[in-house]
Amino acid sequence: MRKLMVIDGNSIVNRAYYGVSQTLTTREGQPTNAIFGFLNIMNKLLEEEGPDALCVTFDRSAPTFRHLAYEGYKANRTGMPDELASQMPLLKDVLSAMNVPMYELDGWEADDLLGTIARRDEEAGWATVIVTGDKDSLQLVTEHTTVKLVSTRMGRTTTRDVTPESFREEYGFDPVNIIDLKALMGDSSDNYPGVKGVGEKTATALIQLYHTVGHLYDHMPDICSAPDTPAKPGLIKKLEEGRESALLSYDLATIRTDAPIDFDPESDLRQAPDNDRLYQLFMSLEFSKLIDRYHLTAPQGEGRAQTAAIFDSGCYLEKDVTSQQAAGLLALWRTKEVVHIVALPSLDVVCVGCRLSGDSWMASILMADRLTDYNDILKALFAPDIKKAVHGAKDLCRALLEEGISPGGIVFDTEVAAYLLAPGDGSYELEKLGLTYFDRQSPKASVYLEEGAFGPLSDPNAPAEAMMDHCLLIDALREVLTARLQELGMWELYETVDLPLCQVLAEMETEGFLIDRGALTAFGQMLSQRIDQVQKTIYALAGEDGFNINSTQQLGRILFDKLGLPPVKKTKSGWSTNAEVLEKLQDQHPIIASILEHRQLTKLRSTYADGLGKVISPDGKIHTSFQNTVTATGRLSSTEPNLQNIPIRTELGAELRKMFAAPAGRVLVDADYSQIELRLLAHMAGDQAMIAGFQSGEDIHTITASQVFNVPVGEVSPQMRRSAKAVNFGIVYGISPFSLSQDIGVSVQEAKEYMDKYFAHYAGVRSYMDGVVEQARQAGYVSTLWGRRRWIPEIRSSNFNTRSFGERVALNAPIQGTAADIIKLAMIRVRDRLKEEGLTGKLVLQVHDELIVECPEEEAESVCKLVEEEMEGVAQLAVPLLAETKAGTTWAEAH
DNA sequence: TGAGTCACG
DNA sequence: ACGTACGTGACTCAA
Repeated sequence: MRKLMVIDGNSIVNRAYYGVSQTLTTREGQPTNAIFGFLNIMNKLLEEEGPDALCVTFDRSAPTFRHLAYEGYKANRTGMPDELASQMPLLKDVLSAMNVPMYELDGWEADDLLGTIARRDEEAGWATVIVTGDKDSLQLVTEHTTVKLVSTRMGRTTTRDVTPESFREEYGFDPVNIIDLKALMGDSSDNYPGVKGVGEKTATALIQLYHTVGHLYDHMPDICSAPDTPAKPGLIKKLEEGRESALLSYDLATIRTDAPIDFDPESDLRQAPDNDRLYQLFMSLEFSKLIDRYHLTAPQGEGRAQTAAIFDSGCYLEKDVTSQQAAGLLALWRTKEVVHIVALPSLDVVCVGCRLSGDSWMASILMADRLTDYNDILKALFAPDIKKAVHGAKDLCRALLEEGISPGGIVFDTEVAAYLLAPGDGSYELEKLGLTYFDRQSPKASVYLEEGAFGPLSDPNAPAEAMMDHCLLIDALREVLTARLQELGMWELYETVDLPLCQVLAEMETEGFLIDRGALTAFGQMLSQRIDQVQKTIYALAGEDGFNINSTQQLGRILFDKLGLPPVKKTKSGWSTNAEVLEKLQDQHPIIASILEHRQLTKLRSTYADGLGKVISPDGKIHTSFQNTVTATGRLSSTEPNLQNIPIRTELGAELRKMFAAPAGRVLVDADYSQIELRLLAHMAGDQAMIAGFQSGEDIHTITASQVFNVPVGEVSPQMRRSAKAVNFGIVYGISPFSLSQDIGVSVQEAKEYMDKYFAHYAGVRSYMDGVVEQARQAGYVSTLWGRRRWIPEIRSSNFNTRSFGERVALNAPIQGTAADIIKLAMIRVRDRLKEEGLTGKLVLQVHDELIVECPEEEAESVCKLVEEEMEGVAQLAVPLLAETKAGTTWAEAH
């Protein structure tokens, strides 16, 4: 039997809209989450069901016959939020480009169209699968019509197939009698009344007994005498009084199957999408992932002609440069404003592209195994006198440094530029930038990056041409990215901060941080022993062994089911067992303390003892990777391993910092900014009281406490200071009284009072906060003191939570981002000063507000002074910018 | 792959 | 009435 899938468009797009909680918008701010979610649901179900035909129904906004029959009908239904409404026409465009037939009809609801289609389908001898989130449609279920009920619980979409059998099992009556059920119980969302005083329970019981409303009313007198009757006193009266309302509700609940539509399943057989239209739509919706998934290709039309000209015109590719030619090429490149570099990570193959004149190009492929003096050629190529544009300067610099070549003259990085324009986008692959900025499908980097791409068994033409293409792409991007950075006032930030930082980071990564491997191993063994002991204790206290303490599911079963401890907080999939919850249960059972200890120990073992052990290089050092195009705020991050989250807050964890050491005869100089974010808040808000607080040199949390609690500075208790500190931090994050109360363990009321007092005292902070949120709402972004931007489409959301998130981001990003700007500048200056002064100290690590330099013992003093000067001298603020430095042989000692 | 947890600033 | 702090990355479990 052939099968048709018919999707209740309005219902599913609603589920998608509320289900895809992540904000998904185009760069221009057009929300796209509902379209994306709809397509995902549709694809998943198509794969599951493999129907022969497919169509979608939509509601029309015009009043339907139900409105005419009953004026209250669906009066309750809130109109679509603007953000969803704006996606509807786009979704219909997409479906149309996919050649999916759609049905909508003035005066008819999607339900009735579904019903009509299902019945006609049956008449034609087809099976039907109705996809909807609306239970009203269950009345349509028959032997040949099933309903796929889609529900979005906690962000995940799940589906449930309803057949006549499964329906009967669940409800105890036939699908068609759901109409009778609704006639009695009514429906508040569709706003029809049913019988007053009869709810779901009673109605279900009645329908199970009498099946239809008609039959029920025919047997009214027997209701009280029937066995198993649900009748309570007064029910008969209620039913009598509600008779008319029940009949009206019956009509309203009945899905009609006679809509005058032109439908024939044969005409809805599935078709391939219209490549060009769908491609263009997905481009404008910025669904590059879907372009891949549907195997769409760029249309060969006008849109491409413009950009094609840049890439296809007279390009000469020299695939096998000889040493003799290289000398001439180097001389040529020196005369160029800029050349473009694409290289393998190993540097075994480098492609250099440059413009000859007009539209004429040359790309040269340099290969290590063809040139005896290859390294000398690279050295010359990366000397400062040849200006180069690249994609991913940091990694290239690192590769060069590892070959002993000093990288110079890198004047443009398309990756970093694209990051500054859209931080938080996540990835900036060259091919993707080609799509974003030129609507152009570029060859994939994997063509030349793949193992053996230039090996003896492969044809070198394809990878060489792909590299050449990417050189030209870099050039084209350089032009538009430069213009855009200038337009947005970010060129200086780019040129003086993020771009030069690439080399500094590459040097730090290459230098690495020495770690005591022996001590780390011993630490791991000690942890293992203690874990074994604690594990035994836990199993004994639980009266059961063999369960996995690391599994939150299994642990929850032991704690909350077996031991009967009271669950405190829910997660998406069960009861939370996180440290905050466990601490609340501390007094109730001795097992809790052991579980907390087990957590701490296993965390230290897996992430740090074992984790770090795995990434120690042969030189005994750890070479982290700093990510400079990842965070939304402008901070760096550190991966493989993450050296920015080495423990410090607990004694046992802090042991690890003793293992990060300087080599013999050398020391570590550690410098960290004191309270940089709060100082920036004082400065940016121009709050006189807070500025005065910092100028006094007194501890800022103590000052805040004395002001919020109205006591002299000398009488501030540790508890008061802790609370004040929490408020200070909270303010920077865009706090709510609720969260503050959670954090410091007072009532919401009290927390609110603290905040009120805080704002009364720091009035400048409040007006600054109001201003920054307002500016974000109007402009769609916030900026740091150096002009770094973060786009915040969320702030215009009609969804309360999403919008609130946007507001908090607006409050935090300028502060966190400015701190990031400052330390990045400091890193560049520290690195340059060390070099200028002939010191051999090397930066090895940055942890957001902290820098670590490794240097010879005898340099320690001058390095401390230099680092402090450069860090403090980055900016002149209304408050002092303070850096504290210390030297020691280990990280623990220096901090 | 996503969720939960926890390490850091 | 809502649902509850900003920014990260790594590890483990379970589907």
